[in-house]
Amino acid sequence: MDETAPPTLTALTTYLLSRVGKTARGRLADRLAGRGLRLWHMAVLAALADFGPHAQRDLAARLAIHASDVVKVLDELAVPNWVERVRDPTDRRRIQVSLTAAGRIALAELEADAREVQDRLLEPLSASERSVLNQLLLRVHEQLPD
Amino acid sequence: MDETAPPTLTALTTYLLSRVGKTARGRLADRLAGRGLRLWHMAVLAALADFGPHAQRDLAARLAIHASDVVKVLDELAVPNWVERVRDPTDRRRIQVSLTAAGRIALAELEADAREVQDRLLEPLSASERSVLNQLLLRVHEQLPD
DNA sequence: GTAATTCGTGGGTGCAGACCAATCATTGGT
DNA sequence: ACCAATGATTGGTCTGCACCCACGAATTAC
Repeated sequence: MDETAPPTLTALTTYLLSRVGKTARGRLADRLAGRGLRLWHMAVLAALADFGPHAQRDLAARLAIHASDVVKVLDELAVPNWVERVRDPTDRRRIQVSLTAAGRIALAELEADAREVQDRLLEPLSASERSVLNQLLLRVHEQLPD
Repeated sequence: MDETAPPTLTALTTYLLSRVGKTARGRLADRLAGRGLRLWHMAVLAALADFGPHAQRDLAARLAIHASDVVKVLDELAVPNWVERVRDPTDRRRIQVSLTAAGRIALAELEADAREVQDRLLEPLSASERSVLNQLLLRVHEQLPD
């Protein structure tokens, strides 16, 4: 039996985004799971690497993640000492979170994982096509309310 | 505070796919939820519209959905009489599922919903860019194992 | 004709994501 | 000095999704 997807659906970019995005997410998540991590762990490390130390509430705002979930992610990132939590002296309610050297190394490994996943996923596309795809997605991404 | 996403992540097409795909999925799902439906309902209707009647096992194979879940989706699609289940006379274990006229109309409405969601999501892209995006995603989609 | 297999069905489990309510320490306004 | 608001934390809930097991009816293999 023919196992192609319905053209009615593949004509919808929404559907393709949903479907391809889901497998992208799934494969990356699987890869991270091999290290006992989830996607948010990588996102948090990346945010700290790119923008420097954050108060937890700012991390939550930037990543559009619930504040209470930030706590749990940070708890797990603190175990291997990838992040450091220091109480902000100017406002002792806040906790400044920063990336450690070990965290930076770990992030680099996760990026390598992600690139492997990506190379396999985008195999049918040429280098320039991949670049176009990234550009288009980036433009769409930038105007997302989240 | 700056609320942009980390470049380390946005440089990864995998991430963008995952993120944009998730909101695409979410928005479409919300829209369908307004009609009491989920994504699989639309997928099943589309498969029947595009490829004609299926035995349930073939629907499951085509859409890469678990057989036991097909049953539940069909149960719900049968309530408003959008699908018809007829026992296959040549193999009375099989049940041939076909789309009714009402089902075809319903699917058209769902497609309209999807296009609205899509227009808002892809707003920053020109018509030709949207077409390029669809082409690229389609190529990626076609080689997915599922 | 009996055994093994297939198809649909029902009920139930497990997981991950997002969210919520309550609590405690700290701060800023007045 | 007091009160309202904020930040972090804990320990839950709720939802959707995918999957699994066991069963009955029907078919195919031997």
